[in-house]
Amino acid sequence: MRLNEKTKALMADKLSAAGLRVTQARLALAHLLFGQGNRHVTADALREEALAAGLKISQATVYNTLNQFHAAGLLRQVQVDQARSYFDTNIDAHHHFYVEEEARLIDIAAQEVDVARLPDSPKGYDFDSVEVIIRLDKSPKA
Amino acid sequence: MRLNEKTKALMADKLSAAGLRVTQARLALAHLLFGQGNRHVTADALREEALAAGLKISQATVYNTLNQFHAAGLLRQVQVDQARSYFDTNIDAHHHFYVEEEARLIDIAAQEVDVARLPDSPKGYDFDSVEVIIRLDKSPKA
DNA sequence: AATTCACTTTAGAATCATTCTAACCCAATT
DNA sequence: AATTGGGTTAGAATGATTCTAAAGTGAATT
Repeated sequence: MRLNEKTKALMADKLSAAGLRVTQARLALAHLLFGQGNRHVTADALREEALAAGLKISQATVYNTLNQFHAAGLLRQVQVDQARSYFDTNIDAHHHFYVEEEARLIDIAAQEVDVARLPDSPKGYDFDSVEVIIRLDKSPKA
Repeated sequence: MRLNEKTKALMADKLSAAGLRVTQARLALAHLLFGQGNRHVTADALREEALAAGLKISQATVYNTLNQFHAAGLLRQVQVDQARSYFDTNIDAHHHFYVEEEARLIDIAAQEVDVARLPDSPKGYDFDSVEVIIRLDKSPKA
């Protein structure tokens, strides 16, 4: 695949800033993940995308990289389906619709949801995150 | 295990009402699941509990039964961890704390959370459920 | 430019939750 | 008590993810 030089430099910066060494695999996957708008990907989908783009990259590396990006705070992991994990390139606070029938996630901007009141956290624990998941069904045919 | 006769009759009614045939396996698991207060169980934890109670029951039956109870609306499935599914005996609308470090779910009563505003559902889709998940970390030692 | 060393990547095996298969069993009905 | 159709089972199969240990590569040093 051709990596646009400008994007490549941006991605290299992003990796360095996150404390990750800049390697070819990370650069290429970062390009796929962050070179477009916000995305939700599964490990397998990203692998296929990488192969389709002509990258030679193993599934193990895809998993390693997604986990490292997640640990580094570059990705958010979204758990809505028992079968697989989604990784979200949007790391700002926001919420999700999930269409189970299509295994598809849709972002909900933080300001679209107003959580007016939350419980106190149990003694000895602190809030890590608050996520709202709205599961959707296809509307029945009229 | 000794099944209290009163509870047993209650469970049999519950199964019948849900359209499930009353069998020994279902009766015994229903007793474990619904005989106490609200609970969050994994398939494996329930299996161990069943064995500890002296039941002779296969893991396949535990999975089948949990899935049937879920399909019948007797259980709610909670997806907060990539590694395993939780089943919640509380099927009323409510929310959850999740302590990842302890793989533990804690109920939040519906009235403890006030979701004042929600987005419209995308065209062609309807709301199935709205769940709020608050992930918790242990507080750092003082 | 060669060397080194720690970190990366890899193929393939291993793991683990869950589902499937096909045979056997039991609850309800005749 | 025989029939029937779902229920239960052990064990195999599946599929996502992780692990292993060997080979590759980036950054720093000679």
